[in-house]
Amino acid sequence: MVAEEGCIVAGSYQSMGRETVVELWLRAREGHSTLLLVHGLRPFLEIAVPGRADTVPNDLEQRLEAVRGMRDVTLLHEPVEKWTDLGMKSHWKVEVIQPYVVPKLREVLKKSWEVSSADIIFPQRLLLDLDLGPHIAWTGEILPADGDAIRDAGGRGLYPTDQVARCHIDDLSAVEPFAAPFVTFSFDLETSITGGQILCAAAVVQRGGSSKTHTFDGEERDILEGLTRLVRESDPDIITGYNIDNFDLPKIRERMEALEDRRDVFSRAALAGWSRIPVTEDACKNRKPILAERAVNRVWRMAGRCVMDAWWQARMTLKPKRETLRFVSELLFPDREDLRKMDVDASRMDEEWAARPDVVLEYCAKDALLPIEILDAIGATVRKEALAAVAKVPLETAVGGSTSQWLDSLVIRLADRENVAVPMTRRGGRSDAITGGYVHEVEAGRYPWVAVLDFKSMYPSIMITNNICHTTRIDKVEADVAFNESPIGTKFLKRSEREGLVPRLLQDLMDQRDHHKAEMKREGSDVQFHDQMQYAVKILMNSFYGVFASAFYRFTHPDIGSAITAWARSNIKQIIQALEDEGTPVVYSDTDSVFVSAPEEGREALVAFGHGLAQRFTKEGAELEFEKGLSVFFSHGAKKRYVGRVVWPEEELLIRGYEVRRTDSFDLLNRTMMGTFERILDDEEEDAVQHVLGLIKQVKAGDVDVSDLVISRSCKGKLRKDGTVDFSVYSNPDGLPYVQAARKRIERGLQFTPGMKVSYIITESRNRPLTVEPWLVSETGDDPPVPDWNFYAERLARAMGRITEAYGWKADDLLKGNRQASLFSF
DNA sequence: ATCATGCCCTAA
DNA sequence: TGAGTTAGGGCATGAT
Repeated sequence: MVAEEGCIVAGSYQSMGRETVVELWLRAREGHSTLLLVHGLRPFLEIAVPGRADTVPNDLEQRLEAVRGMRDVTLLHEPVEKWTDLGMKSHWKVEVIQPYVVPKLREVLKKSWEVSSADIIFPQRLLLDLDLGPHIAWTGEILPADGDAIRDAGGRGLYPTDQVARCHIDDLSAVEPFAAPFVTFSFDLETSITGGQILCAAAVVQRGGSSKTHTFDGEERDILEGLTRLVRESDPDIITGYNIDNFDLPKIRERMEALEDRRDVFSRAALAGWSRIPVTEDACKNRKPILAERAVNRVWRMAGRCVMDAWWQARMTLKPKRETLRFVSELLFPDREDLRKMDVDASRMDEEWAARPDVVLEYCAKDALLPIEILDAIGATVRKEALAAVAKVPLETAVGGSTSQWLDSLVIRLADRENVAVPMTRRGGRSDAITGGYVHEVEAGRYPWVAVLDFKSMYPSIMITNNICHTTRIDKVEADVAFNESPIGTKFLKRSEREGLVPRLLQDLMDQRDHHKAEMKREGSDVQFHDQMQYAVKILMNSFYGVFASAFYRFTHPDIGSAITAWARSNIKQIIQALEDEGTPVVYSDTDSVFVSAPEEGREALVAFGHGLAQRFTKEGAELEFEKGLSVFFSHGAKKRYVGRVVWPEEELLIRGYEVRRTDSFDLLNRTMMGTFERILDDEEEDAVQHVLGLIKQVKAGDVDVSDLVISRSCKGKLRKDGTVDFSVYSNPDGLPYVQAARKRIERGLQFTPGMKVSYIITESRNRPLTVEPWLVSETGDDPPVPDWNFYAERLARAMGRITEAYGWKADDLLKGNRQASLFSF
């Protein structure tokens, strides 16, 4: 017997006669990998009599007998009283022979029963029932490296892990989260533009803080075999690369299919069998696939490993203005000279490969290393591990799962403990859009001394205070029942009557967050770890509203979402009203925040004013916080667009909504706007206008760097089987500049990924639609396109004119360089 | 010129 | 199929 601790990377199951065995892929605290076969968990679903709680059919016993007699049913448990939205009802747990019979069985049972707990994937059931997170301790028996012995224990054979072990569910327990020493495998392919075949490849394996690079060239088959062998030998938990979801993984699949006959399953596995399972006939036959799989438009799944695309992670955390590997790398590693060197022209890969293969290979190796460096730089893996720990899901679900899966993990385990029936995920439920937050009109202009206050975790607080939950919502009021009523009349039982699952979970998460925040301040604590954890808690807390307001979630009701936002509108409007009644101007407000003009000048007075307001308006369960003090606030009069100079608690510039925050703006506009904001905030309006006039003049004269005019926008599309792209997702693709740019990229033989940003320059604007040219300078070494200077001058004038209009300069005036004296100018 | 529509991206 | 939400600005197109 051994005792170890590890982090669950992924889970699956195997059937073994009448038994079901959970497979857990673990990365141990000490660094080795384990495939753990867990025995003792039985698959089941639950049934109850349909309709209201008081309807008990005469033939109940017969119906139960019919269920007992069903082929796939192994055991019918004694009934348990569970809460449903139609009252307390008896629920019978129906054990079944294997998890895979559940979908069919539940369809049959649905005809005469209300079915619940019938769509929970089996490995997650293990975590729910034993209240485990991804970090576990287990005791068990290490199996000999012998396929038969492993199969006897319920496994598939010789897994490519460091060890295979077996245990019983009673041998598992939860442990405090720790940083597991995951192994990451990053790779990159270089492919022929003319033939599509793979020319060479590189891979980097990162283990225990050090990385080793491998390169592959020669016959395409050898390249694929070499990569696959390296995956299986290095046994990574995480597979990464730049844009592998859309390019490298489909490419491996495509080339394997091209090289191997469909029937030659073992050869196919040798070329592309990256899954963490043994190379057996069953695995190769695609039922329990050894090849990576991708559901339509979904992330790739590879049994036992996590696919984590560095492009997607970088996009989500950095929101970069452009999304090429080169751009993101330079953003993250500005001091790395080697990244600026343009080694290889990707649009002429065949010639490059023929002329100087060693340089291409080196370039390929660098592009295999960078994704690992990017993931490290943005802390992608540790963040996902923290999320997994808070949501209590395998790493795989934190990386590739959806928000509702994370919440399911918490909500269902509590529902089970509280005897609340778990309905199936609702499907196709149409819902009228619910009303959202309140946004206050903002008058154009400059406002000195503004206090910004906001409600702390507004939606979660509302859900806790008003006990909002699927299990507390009521339609009719029965006598002597205490309830909370939302401003639109939705009713929820008070906590004293029945505490909702969601309020309890949210309160627990709030406490967890406070704990991690306190730990961060304690001397000698792991600050980074606790910061990751508190951040993951925050993410999860803020997900509740969206999931419960969604039309598809299992525990939702349209009234839940609209009640939350109704309370939110009511809370914020009350404060605005109270302030305005007493003559304190509210400059702006959005959902959970108010911007209030301070009656006195000066930082000290502002801070005192802000704290005073926070104290005055905070009430039980709705804590208003003094968030920021602004010495000056400016907006041109549009909601969700403002700028301010923060003087408390830290000095900084606060900008929201404006072009400078947007990834589809261009650098020249950003710089012009920043310069103008600085001047406006400093009350140098004349200078602000002169600054804009100067720049517009420069643009008209063609006297700016073309690279400052690059516009990037994401572009959708559907990759066809033959590699071409279908833009018919758009109703008028020909009229969209970014589609034009994408098409021109493709024509040049450059990669285009549906969903990825494309960069372009507007070169002609007299005729519509606009003519654009893709920006390829850093990819191919092309000369920059010649911009349509007038177009850029006009766009600059339009964007800046909205702002300077407050000072009497409209877009047209800015373009002309002078203004018509008008009644309103000064 | 004006308006509706489609689309992207952001605030919360 | 699988899926967190609504409010809002602004750009380009294309019809009127």
